[in-house]
Amino acid sequence: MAQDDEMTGKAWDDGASPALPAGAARLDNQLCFAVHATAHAFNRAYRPLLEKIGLTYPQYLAMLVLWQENELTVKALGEQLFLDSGTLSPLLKRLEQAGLVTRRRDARDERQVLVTLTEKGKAMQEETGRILSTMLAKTGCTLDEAHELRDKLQALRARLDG
Amino acid sequence: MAQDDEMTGKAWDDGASPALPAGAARLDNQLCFAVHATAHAFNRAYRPLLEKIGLTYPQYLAMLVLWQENELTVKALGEQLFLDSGTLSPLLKRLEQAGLVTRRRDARDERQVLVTLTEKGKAMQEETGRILSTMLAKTGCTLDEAHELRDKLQALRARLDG
DNA sequence: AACAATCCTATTGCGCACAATTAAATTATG
DNA sequence: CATAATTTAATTGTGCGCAATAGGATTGTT
Repeated sequence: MAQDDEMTGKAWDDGASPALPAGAARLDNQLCFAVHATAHAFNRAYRPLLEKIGLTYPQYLAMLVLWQENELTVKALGEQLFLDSGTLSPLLKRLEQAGLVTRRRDARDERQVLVTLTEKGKAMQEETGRILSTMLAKTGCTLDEAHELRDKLQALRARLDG
Repeated sequence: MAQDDEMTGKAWDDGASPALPAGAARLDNQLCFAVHATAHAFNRAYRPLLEKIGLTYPQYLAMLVLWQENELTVKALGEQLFLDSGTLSPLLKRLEQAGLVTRRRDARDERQVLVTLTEKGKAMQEETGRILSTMLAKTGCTLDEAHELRDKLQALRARLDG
């Protein structure tokens, strides 16, 4: 199983690109996979906390924005979450079904749909009190470490999207 | 003293948890969201590169493992990818349909399914040559920066899963 | 040998993510 | 004013991710 490729790690290297170290293609060497796997791990860690209040993680993210803004359009929500209407429309329908938000066309521009927190939706914020600190504890990071990592990831995301 | 929720951002703080800074609950302040959004950004960045060779990003990750190991069980693959059979079974069926892998029961332990690269699957590695360096360029990171971030995320993931 | 416990994969159901398409409203342009 | 271009949301189809479940296969125990 130890072929020549594995000795050099450069079976993929046609010489036209800058040389990368041997084994760079290995799964566990890759930044993208570390990000991917960490995102799933966050999801798994949040799940038991959120199912107590009947939210999924993406729904919780949407609620976080709504707790800041109270009312906004689908488009504005999508810009903050980096999601499009194909993802948000069914998600928001489920939040509406759960009685947490209402959706209505903007009278001034009927293309837009305004998403608004209900009283029940506002009240739910109170139930999320310990989630944040529980999750921070699970990360094992200090606040400073978490902020540093967050900043580096935000910059990375901006470069990937740009 | 009794402070206004909106001023302090601590409507959620019941006093039983360690105090977090004001605005800690804001979406763009959170590490988990930065990880989540960066994972999606990686996905979007990989998509145009991978669709040239007919793979999705999770399929590409599975192929990365197979290019290292050539043959392994569904379980072993799942351990490396942090995925279960509910995710891998249909994914591997699609790879089989595409002629990249074969699947067969292990004769010595018929509970297990062995996934093996076909010649076509092995050959595909040649086509992935520039993907790695293209993606590294898109991140705008140096190798050292990428490795540092990768290490921090791997440690974080381990703590979240542990 | 018999039976229970465990292991491994597949299936089902639900929700997220995104591309492509459709439909309707608004804005821009001739 | 007419109509072309743009904007916005919803819908459809495909694939990932995971919980719950089921069905065999293996292993452990007595």
